[in-house]
Amino acid sequence: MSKQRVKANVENGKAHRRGAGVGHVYETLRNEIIELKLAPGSPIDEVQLSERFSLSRTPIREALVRLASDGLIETLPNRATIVSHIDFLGLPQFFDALSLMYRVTTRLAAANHDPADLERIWSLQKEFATAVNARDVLTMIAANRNFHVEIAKAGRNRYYTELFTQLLDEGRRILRLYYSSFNDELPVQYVTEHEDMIAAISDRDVALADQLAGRHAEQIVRQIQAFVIADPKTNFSMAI
Amino acid sequence: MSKQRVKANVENGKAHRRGAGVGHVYETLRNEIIELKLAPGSPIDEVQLSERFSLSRTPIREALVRLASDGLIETLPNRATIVSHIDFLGLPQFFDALSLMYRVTTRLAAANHDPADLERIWSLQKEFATAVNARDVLTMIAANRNFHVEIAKAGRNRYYTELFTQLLDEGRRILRLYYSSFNDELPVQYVTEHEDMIAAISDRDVALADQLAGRHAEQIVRQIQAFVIADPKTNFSMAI
DNA sequence: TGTATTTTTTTTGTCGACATAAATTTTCGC
DNA sequence: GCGAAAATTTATGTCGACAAAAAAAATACA
Repeated sequence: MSKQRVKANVENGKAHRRGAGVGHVYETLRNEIIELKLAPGSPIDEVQLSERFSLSRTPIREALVRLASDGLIETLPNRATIVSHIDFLGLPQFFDALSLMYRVTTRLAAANHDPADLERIWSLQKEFATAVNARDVLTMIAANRNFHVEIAKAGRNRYYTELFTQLLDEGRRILRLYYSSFNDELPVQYVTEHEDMIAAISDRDVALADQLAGRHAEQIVRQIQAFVIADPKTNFSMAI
Repeated sequence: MSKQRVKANVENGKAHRRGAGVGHVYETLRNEIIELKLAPGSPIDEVQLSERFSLSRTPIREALVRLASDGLIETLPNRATIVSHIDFLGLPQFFDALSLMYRVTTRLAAANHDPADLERIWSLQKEFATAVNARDVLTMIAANRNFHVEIAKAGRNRYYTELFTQLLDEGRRILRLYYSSFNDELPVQYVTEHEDMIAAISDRDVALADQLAGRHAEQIVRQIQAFVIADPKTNFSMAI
């Protein structure tokens, strides 16, 4: 009897093309980590994932290596791999870098954008406003991230865009914690702040764009800092 | 007859521990790419590498995925993987980000360093000066990179340190091109500029550190730009 | 009963093999 | 002889299995 080969490679009955599985696993896990569906510190089991995605361990491992490169998971040699902890001790550094990137990217967007950029930015701003009105926290956070990434892209500097994206994604985990305790009132003032920033970009007013972005960053940082200080329980439960 | 297993896992007759091979392959290839021993655009053959390092393709692939995450290689789906091209078109953006990181990290070092940091920085500065005197280009470039990374570490902000390290490593390929045409006279003025920067850091003079780092960056950028413009042949041969 | 040592279990790291996609060569029709 | 289709080659993507390392469980001994 000749050997036969059963080609599985499916999830939810949907067949994948060769090579597409890795990216899918990567994106899926990435989202689940960023949206805190996978808690920081929780273990990641390769066999379990390979069953879930109907793939062998090899492509799963490739996705995990990528996530580790992004700093989203930590690999303890020969033993467990876990979802990265949120680094509360490094929060001041994080805020410093985040603020600088807010300013630099918005500044560059004012200098380098074109009309098509503005359209995309407006579109994402509308998504953001809608989510705020609908009190939909997860969508709001994701839209906020996409809004600022789009501004960064309009600035046309891939180095800043990459660092900023990474910071915003790390920040989504923190924002998720923050807003989960304030589920009812979402930050309506951010909507108008965003609109002021768009206006400054559109006017190519570099100095104003810089200033507004700086204030916007300060605002966010201050709110999160107040939250972390006011709720040491969170600090205790999330950091090892 | 029972199956027997021959444990190879060696390179240059030196046995590796389980799990150590991947890191070794990663570091080795990383260095060869950064020092231009592997030319931009040159193909990377998994089978060839697995023979060279006496490993199977699986750990080789893991190292390649990491290099791809760093942007040092590009993976064309289902076909070749090649050493990343140097992005000459993106050089202005690169210089902008590099300059900002020079300033921010040196500034933070002036604010946050401790005596042990200064010792390490001085030690690397001495290595740099020695290499300049010895007209040893590769060592000079590597020491310069380590010098600035150490300053960044003294600044105590891992986000800046990571981006800066990445930029400096990308920059090593460009510097390598630049100095290979000026093999005889190495930049002695950088030695004194470095020493001025150390003095400003040591004095905790944040404003001066920022200023000196900015000028240092301008100096480097101006020299490389002049080189790229003056030698379009390089431009042609390296960019796709 | 408590502790040290051995055994078992679990999970990761690595391997060799096969399947598949793209490039290359060969064959075929005109 | 020339272009298109078919066959071959080459290198990648994926798989199932084995081996080693660490943790957990079981046993031995006081």
